Order: sequence, then C-alpha cells, then structure tokens
Amino acid sequence: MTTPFAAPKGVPDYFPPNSAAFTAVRSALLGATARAGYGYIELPVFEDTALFARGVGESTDVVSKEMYTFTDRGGRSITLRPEGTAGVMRAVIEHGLDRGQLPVKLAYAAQFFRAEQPQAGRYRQFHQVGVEAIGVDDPALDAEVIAIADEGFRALGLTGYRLELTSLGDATCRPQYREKLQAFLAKLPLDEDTRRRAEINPLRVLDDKRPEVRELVAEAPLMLDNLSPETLEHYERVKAHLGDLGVKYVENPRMVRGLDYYTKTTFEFVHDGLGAQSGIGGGGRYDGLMAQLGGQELSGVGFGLGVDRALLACQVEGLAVGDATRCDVYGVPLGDAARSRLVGIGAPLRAAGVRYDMAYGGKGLKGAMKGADRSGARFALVLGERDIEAGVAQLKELATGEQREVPLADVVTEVRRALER
RNA sequence: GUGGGUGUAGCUCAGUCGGUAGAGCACUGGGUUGUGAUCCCAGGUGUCGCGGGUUCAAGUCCCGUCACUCACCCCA
Repeated sequence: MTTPFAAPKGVPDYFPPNSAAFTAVRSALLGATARAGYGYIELPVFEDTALFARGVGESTDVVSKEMYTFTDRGGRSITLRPEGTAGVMRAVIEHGLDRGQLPVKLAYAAQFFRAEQPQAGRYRQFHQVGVEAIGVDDPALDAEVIAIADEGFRALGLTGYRLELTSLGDATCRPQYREKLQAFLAKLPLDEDTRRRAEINPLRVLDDKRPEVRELVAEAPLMLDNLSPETLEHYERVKAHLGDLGVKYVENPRMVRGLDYYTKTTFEFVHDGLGAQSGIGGGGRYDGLMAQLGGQELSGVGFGLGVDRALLACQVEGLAVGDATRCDVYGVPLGDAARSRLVGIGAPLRAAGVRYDMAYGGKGLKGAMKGADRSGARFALVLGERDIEAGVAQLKELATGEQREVPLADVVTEVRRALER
C-alpha cells in the first residue's frame, strides 16, 4: 500500500482507461475554438514572476499567496503560470503579433499551477483551454467568445450548467462605483475580516456566502446600475448578440473575479453537480491589460475553461466521453513463425490507419485471446502453423464470436473492409 | 493558514462486545494441447498508514504523527 513515491499534493494523474475521457474533453473544447478561427499558441510553463504580478494584479490572492515561485540559478524570480492571459499578452507584444490585422485570435490548451489547498475539482496543477481575442472592442466579439465556450460544453453533451453574465464597468465608471459601494459598506456593522475585504476588493463582499451578510448587502448599489452610458450600451449589445447566437444566460450582478484585469463583460459557466468548486469556465474583457504590460493600447476578451472540472461534470452527468479502446485489431499468434508474421503485419496495417496491437510475451492462446478482449479491439487476427501452410488467417469478430478465414496476402484489405461494416 | 472525515488486498469496501484476515472486482493457472467475454474449480492477494501506550491478547481502545479527502478563506 505504501509506495516509495507519491504524486505531489493536489495534482491529478490521468491514466488509461479514463485518460481517454480527459483528452476527449480537451479536444472538444479546443475544437470549438478552431472552428471559430482561433490559431493555436503554445507557451512556456514558467515566466518572469513580474509578468504575473503586473498582469494579474499585486493585490490579488493569486499573486500574493497562491503562486509557485522560485529563484533560478541566475537569481531570476520565476513563476509557474497561474493563468493563461498574461503569458499570451507577453508573447503578442514580444513578437509583434498585434501589428497585423486585428483582432488577433489565439487559443491554447495548457496546464496551470496554483499553490492552493486542494479540494474537489481544485488542483495545484490544472488544465484549461482558453482563447484571447485582442485588438477589437466589439460586443459581437465578446458574444462570440462566450458562444465558443458554450459550444465546447455542448459538444460534450453537458446540460447541467448555466452561463452567468455581468459587466464590471470600465476605467471611468468602475472607480466611481467602487467609492459608492465602499461608502455604503462602511456604514454596515461588518466584522473585521470583511471590512478589510471591503477595502481591498469591495465587490467580494457582495458575494459573501453568509446569510447575515447577504441580508446586510441586499440593498447595496450594484455595478450594473452604475455603468457609464457607453459601457451600458456595450453590455446591452453583448446580450443582444448572445440572443443572435442562441446562447442562454442569467445575469449575476454580484459575480466576483479574482483577477484585477477584467473590465466590462464578465462571465462564468457554473455547474451545480461539482461541490463547492462549481465554476467550469469563465472569462471576460480586459481592456487595460496590454498597455499595462507595455504593449499598445489594445482591448482584449477571452476565457479559460477548466478541463478537469468539465471532465468531472461529464462524469456527474453520466456522459460517456472519449473512446477508451486501444486498438481495432489484435494479433493472436500461435508459435514463433506466426509471431513473426503478425509482428510484420503491424506496419502495413498501421500505415493503412488501422489501430493494431498484438499479444507479446509468449502468452498461450487463452491469454492472448484475453488480451484481445481487454484491448477493446473489434477483431482478433488469429494465426497458427496450419493457417500459414494454408496461406490464410482467422479474422474473428469478438462481439459476435463470428470467425472467417481471409487470405494472408490480402489481410490489410480484408481487415479494412471488415472494419468498415 | 483553519475545521471535519477517512486510512484494511492492485481497485471499491466490510470487519459485531478487544479473541489471531474477509467479500466483490481485477490478476494467475486449470476445466478446453487452436479461441476471449459468459460459466465452474483452484490460487499470491496483506507492515490492517507509521510510531508509541493500555491489555494475557489491538485492525478494533488511548496518545502522537503522516498521508489522503471534503470544506472554510479564496477562486478558472
């Protein structure tokens, strides 16, 4: 039971057969981005610590206490990426990707790291599929981004989630609202912790889970009621475009974001079957981020979708995702001559696109047939001395038990024909 | 950082009043010398997380410790 090594705390291992579902979820989410014209970007797992401090926000919990940060041999402070957007912005600025036609549309599937206390659906290494659309402040683009995420989840067959939507205002109306909210909160009989939170990020107080606090803030002013005319117009158009796209949503004016860079449109996909960690994806607009990181004054909008949590959601909903079978045809040799023939046949079969595996290790016939069964293969290809002399092989369909002889010379063609039926 | 729960076979878990190791699945072999899954038979399944204590005797009770897990804080 006790093994010499165990995985570091809070990191998931995905292995067969369930890893097939993991990769299927990731592919489904990434596939939705590719169908909307997003190009794939692969970035380093670690970056200069200052990039995240500046991009994500010094005052956020992510930066202040939840990053994996270390000093490399050159004395530089390095951090394992806690989220995707800052790194993408860095690459866009560094390589001048924003000098061509806008928007720049980029997608990624990557792993991220946060040194949080793990719990159900919250890992220290987690996987996200994300997009960033940079350089055009068009409400239609916000709507497209949201619709892509929704398509990804729907492609998996998920139904038990909802889309929550709000607007966080912009650089002009948010500071005004923030003051207004803080003035309101200052008059309430709040405990010390909550008062401190009200100073750092007053929006969080609105999302407090405690009933007594909820009651106190029930009448608090909301950002949605204090948007500037321009921001309100932007938000209304996003909602209209979501209608055009047939995406359903509910407004949640008390939504909380942990990252400082969000502006205007903000959204979250919430699944109710996952326990306390109910968010399966989220994102929004971040109009000041590029400039903050030393780039042009360009707007941006994007999302991050949790692959781990989407997988959990699929399991909760009982969805069969991905194909866990390892091969289509499984070779069962009887004797060394047959073994050589079946080894050799692997090359042309695989070249023809057939997934082929066989019994290795000198197993008996019974063991080899069992291997065929466990592999999930549709056919077993049985070959013995008698068959070789006759110039044939036995092709057995495992589900039905039906077996027929095929000419050894035409095995590839015969197998492909059989698989097409 | 704080609180609860759980640690027994590879996996999922039983284990009564403290009395000397259990089930299912999986795995291996056989029933079938050239046929899997189904069925029958046989078989390893083991530091009962680790350390200490109480006791004639501890998986069981007590203390400590570690790990996992759920939740709080916070959050994709």
